[in-house]
Amino acid sequence: MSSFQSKFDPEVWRVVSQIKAGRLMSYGEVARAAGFPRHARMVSKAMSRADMPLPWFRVVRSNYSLGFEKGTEAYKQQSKRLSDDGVVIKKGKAIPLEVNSDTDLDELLWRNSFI
DNA sequence: CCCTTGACTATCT
DNA sequence: GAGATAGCCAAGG
Repeated sequence: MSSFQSKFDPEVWRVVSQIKAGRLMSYGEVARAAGFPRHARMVSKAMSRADMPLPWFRVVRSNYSLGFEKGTEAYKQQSKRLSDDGVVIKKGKAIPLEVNSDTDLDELLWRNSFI
């Protein structure tokens, strides 16, 4: 295991394991929270290397679409796990529980675009 | 060393 | 809003 992975992976696993049901984080947010800004693309790799079960399905893209291509098995898996959390997927976007209406989602996306 | 590949992201058309 | 484009950065060939 590379030196980078030995430092990066555990931090990613820690952050992801703390995402509560119904909440979502983007790859970039996880990377930042783990202390590795600009490492969004590494987050998925770190998760796939996890030696413990992780709520990986709560990590989505910055625009709230799922991490996998629509139609793939992985996409279906992620949708199912999210719906078990009560997260609805509308127009390809995963809506976290804190958001209840379309206007709230627009508001959330708008707010995110300015932070 | 150079090139390609990603479960990515921001910023244009 | 869907594409294209350009950054991003570790890994692997």
